[in-house]
Amino acid sequence: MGKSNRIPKATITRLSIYYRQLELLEFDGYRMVSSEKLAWLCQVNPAQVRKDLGYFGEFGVRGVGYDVIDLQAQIKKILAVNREWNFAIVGIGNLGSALLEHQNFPARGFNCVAAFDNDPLKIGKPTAAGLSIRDIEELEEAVKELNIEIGFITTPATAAQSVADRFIMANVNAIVNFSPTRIIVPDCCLVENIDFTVKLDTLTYELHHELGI
Amino acid sequence: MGKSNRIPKATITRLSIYYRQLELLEFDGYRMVSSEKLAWLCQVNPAQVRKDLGYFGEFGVRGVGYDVIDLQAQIKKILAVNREWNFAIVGIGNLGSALLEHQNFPARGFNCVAAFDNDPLKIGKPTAAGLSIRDIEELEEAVKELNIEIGFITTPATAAQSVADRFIMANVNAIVNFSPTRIIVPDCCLVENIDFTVKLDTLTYELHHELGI
DNA sequence: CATTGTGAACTCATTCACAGCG
DNA sequence: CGCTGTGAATGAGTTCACAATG
Repeated sequence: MGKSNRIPKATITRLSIYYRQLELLEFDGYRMVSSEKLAWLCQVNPAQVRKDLGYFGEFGVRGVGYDVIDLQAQIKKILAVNREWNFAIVGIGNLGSALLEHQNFPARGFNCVAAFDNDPLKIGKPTAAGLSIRDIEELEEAVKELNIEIGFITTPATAAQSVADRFIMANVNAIVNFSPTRIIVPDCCLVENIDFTVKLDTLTYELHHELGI
Repeated sequence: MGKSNRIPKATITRLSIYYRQLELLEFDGYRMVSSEKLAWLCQVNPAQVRKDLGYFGEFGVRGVGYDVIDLQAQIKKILAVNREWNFAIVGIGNLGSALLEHQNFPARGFNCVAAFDNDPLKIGKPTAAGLSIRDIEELEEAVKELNIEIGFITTPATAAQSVADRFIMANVNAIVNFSPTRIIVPDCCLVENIDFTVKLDTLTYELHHELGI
């Protein structure tokens, strides 16, 4: 049974990746999959797949492999994505607007229920998804009213910390930070950073140092 | 002097983060910074900062700290962002369009020089940034013509692998993959994945298992 | 004398190798 | 017999602790 040892964060990330590949396998008509095949699709070691799953239970059949549909259900439960989640976006520029309309979110049970900005020219404007852009000052009340559980920050770097502070004040303790800076939050708050330029920098480092470009 | 031991990938990521904070420190008028202060701003251990920098040289002054301006220049050189880079985007949906207009890229020397799609309704349309959307069939010739060094994939998951294959065929061996799937590439090709839904999944996992939501 | 630079200790993650089992 | 599940071995990355030094 699921041992509650300390589980590596990388394991959680991989579970999500396994899930994506299981969806594709199901679509392609597979009913069972071995750790070897799943590992290859995700570009990891087969033992890694088995160990990752082993943290949470025994989901396979020895000599056969894993049931493609059942394993999806198990991973959804582990990741707590067997339910819907409400999020809000603060900073409705190019990126914020794109995320508002991003189809992958609702498809996976993540619903954007509010959009905020501090620009008077934007406040009140309708979004393509049918929301109206609200004043950031309304954040606290909207959180209660709409049950917002996750906050997206898509502002410039200079505004990110103050938006994070507002989210925390409003009792939103899970933040996805798309701004190119690090925000500082109390221990009770979870943050995932998605910083495009950091990813580009690592790519150029490798281009230069590994491929000699 | 810079030892060419194996350098952890996490070190490279952190160098990029240090650089962001150094920019802000310079803006705030700081001339010197200690590893302790920089570490706090980046939410890491001070010894980590010193060790990361130590892989590449001795940039500090004992008893004093690091020169804010000089250290930026050193990190830029290490990350190979002391020059400009050309990239192209394939898949001009919401996200692709937002990235086309994303101000952070040109501000850091990353220039989007071409946009591609396979949708006849989009091909030929002008983008806000002044480019015209091109047919994906033109990728190879555009790569030569425009010196495209990095490829962004912002297509749906189902198209990601075939776009990756095209990039590689066209000799673009650095890819930023924004699609919610893993692409498989030869060793000569570098890939950075930016998968929003994986980040959301890790957040919901932690919300559920650590905060009990 | 405050702070860097770094070998050594430690912690965490991955991979191996094989026992266990359908 | 083949593939999972897992303890043990290995490897990688982080933190400590202190000598070196401007």
